[in-house]
Formats: sequence, structure tokens, C-alpha cells
Amino acid sequence: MSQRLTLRQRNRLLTMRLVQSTAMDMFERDGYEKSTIEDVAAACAVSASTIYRHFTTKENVVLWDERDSVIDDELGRLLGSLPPVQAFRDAVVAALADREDVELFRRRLRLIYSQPSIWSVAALQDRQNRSELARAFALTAGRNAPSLRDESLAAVCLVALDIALERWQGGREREPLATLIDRSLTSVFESR
Amino acid sequence: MSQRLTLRQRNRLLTMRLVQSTAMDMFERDGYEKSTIEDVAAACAVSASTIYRHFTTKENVVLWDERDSVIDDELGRLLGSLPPVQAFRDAVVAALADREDVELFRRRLRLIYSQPSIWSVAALQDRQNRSELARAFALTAGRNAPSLRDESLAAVCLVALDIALERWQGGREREPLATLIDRSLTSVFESR
DNA sequence: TTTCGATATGCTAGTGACTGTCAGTATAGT
DNA sequence: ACTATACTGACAGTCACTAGCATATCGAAA
Repeated sequence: MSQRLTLRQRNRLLTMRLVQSTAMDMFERDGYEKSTIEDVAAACAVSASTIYRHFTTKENVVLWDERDSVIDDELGRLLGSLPPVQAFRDAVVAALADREDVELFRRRLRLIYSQPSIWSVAALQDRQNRSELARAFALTAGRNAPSLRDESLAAVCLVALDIALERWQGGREREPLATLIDRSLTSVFESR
Repeated sequence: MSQRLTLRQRNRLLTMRLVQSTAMDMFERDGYEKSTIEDVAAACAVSASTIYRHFTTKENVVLWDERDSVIDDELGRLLGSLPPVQAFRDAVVAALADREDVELFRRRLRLIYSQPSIWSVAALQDRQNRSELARAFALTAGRNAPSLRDESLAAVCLVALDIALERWQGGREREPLATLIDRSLTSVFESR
């Protein structure tokens, strides 16, 4: 499976992983703002330029996730056979299920939610996802442009996910992430 | 009523209004990124330091709104006598109702939604508002910490507002903002 | 294997948002 | 009028981020 990647792509992945994990260490130990990109670069024995070329921004060093594409793929498959919200739910859970880096994932979430500058970039991506989800809902329903209802549905789905992730990362809840997402979804859709 | 303000406070308000409106002009004419704070400062005959002292960030020059506090006040009053969502709706509509700077308001919204860096700061404030709203909901219901339901309710309210504002600013809808908010609220709460 | 175009890397010199500080000036309250 | 307080402009510095160039590395065809 890694045979699918050329040497360049493999090296790129390796340095990206290295940069992200050492950056996470430094951010947690010395603070996000106090650690400069130059510092991280030096610790990884690469140049700052390289980090920017790979991640474009400092926030993205934390936000980058190899498995982000999985959700899209799953969603694309499931939307045909399931009702929209169910498809969304299953796609998210599937993408979250078998990741072996859960601990790093949680640490990243913790940092994201505690560092406004990172969170606000995440919100930007979330917004992007929302409009894509709305469009996907519209398409499977035969509409070519998302209706107000499509947008509402997509927005509510992502809000539920957001609430679940924040609560899970906070660590108060002992529940596994999947059930938290379910609870959050029902709670959001039951409102009023 | 302006007698309530000291000379200093009045001057402060005046320069803030001046800075915001000239900045808006420049941002719209030359582009947000191309106009530097130094440029704006020069055009207003103040120093860049002063702008930063008043607004702290470039984004906040656009985001700052004299009437932001009105919503909070209204909400505080209405939460006693109305069910939560109704109180939220009325507070928002009341704060939006009698503003004489509607045109500037719309221009600011347009810029906010078209400039990711501004929008992401707005999202940050939105998040703040959301958790405050959730806490308010919890308090009036006799809980001292917001439940998952409180958070869901608050989140859904703000999402509805967001959708309404974006659509209104886009200008496609001919409806007044208030009815758009109502439609968006019902749509969001009717989902499923 | 050799060659050659495409990519990745490091370096350098910027730009611009933002911070901290300091000295000078205007205001508020006595 | 007098003094403490707050506001202002100026200056220097930090850091995220960009653009351009020289060099090295890789990939695939010859």
C-alpha cells in the first residue's frame, strides 16, 4: 500500500509527521505562542521554508490530519444508501474508528480548543465542510443548489460534531467518542 | 445622554467611528489586504499605535459594533419572561431594529463574509457568545452549569442567526432581516 | 547507466501585523 | 491652579509569512 507512493511522497509524509509530532511536543511543553516556526524547524533539522511549503501556516501544523480525506470518501459512498444525517454520522464514526493515533488526536484537539488562533482556522475549515455537506445533501435529494433546509441540516450536523469533539477532548465524559457523537446529534435534533 | 460620557470617552468614540468608516472605504476601494493599518492611520491623521489601542487588531476595526452590548442587555431582560429561544429571537430583532446605520452594517457584513481572516475572528466571538448564551439558558432553568441540551439549543440559535445574516448580506433575499431570522430559526428547529 | 526535466530544499531579503516602552500632552478631580 | 491619571505618537523589536534564486535530488526516458 505504501508502494503506491513514490519516494518523494513518502519522504514528504515522513517529514510532515516528524514536524507535526515534534511541534506538538514543543507547543505543549513551551506553549504555542512561545515556540516559533524557526524553533520547530531547527528541532526537526529542516528549514522554516520547508515547513511553510508543507503546511502553509503555523496553525495547520496542528490541524493537519492524514485521515481527513477518509470522511469525504466514506460520506460519498454512504450517501447513496442511507438518509443524509445517518450517512453523515456513519461516515464520521467510521473515520474515527480505527485510527491508531488516538492519543495524538486528542492532544491536537486539546490544543485546538485551547488556542483561539488555531480554533479560528479550524472554524474556517468547518465552514467549508458545512457548505460542501449542504451541497452533497442537495445533490442526493436531486436539487442542484442547497436549499435553506439543506444548509440548516448540514449546519446542525456539524454543530453536533463540534459539541461532541469539544466535550470528548475536555475529558469529563468517560464515554467513547462515537456514542458522544450520537448523543450530541440526537440532542441537537430534538431541540425544542 | 451623551452627557453621560466624559470628554475623553466622547473623543474616543469619535475617533473610533472615524477610523472604522474611513477604513471601510479604503478596504472596499483598495482591498482589505492591500490597505495597511499605517495607511488607515495616515488617512485618519492618527498614529497606528492609537488604532491598535482602540481596536487591538485589524479585523476588529471591521467587526467593532457600538450596538453589540444592546443584545446582551435585551437578552438579560427578556430571559425572565419568555422561553429561551423566543427571548433570543426578540433580543436580536430588537437590537437590529432601530439602527440608523443599516447601510454601514450591511457593508461590514459583506466584507466579513468575503474576507476569511475577518470571518474567522467573528467565529471566535460567535463561539464566546454561544457559551454565554448556553450559560444564560442554564441559569434561567435553574441549572448552574449548561447541560448538553443547553449547549445544543444555544448553538442552534446562533447557527440560525449566522445563516440568516449571511443570506441577508448576500442580497438575494428581498425580505427584511427580521423575517429572515424567523424563517431561519424555524427551519433550523424543524430539521429532521 | 546516463541524461535531463521536474521537484524539493535552503537561504536571503523583504512586508506587515502586533507588542512594549518611553516621553510628552491633554484631561479629571481636588 | 495642581497633581494624578489617562491618552498619544514615536521608535524599536518580534514573528508569521512571501517571493526569488541557487543548489541538490528524484524520476523516467534514452
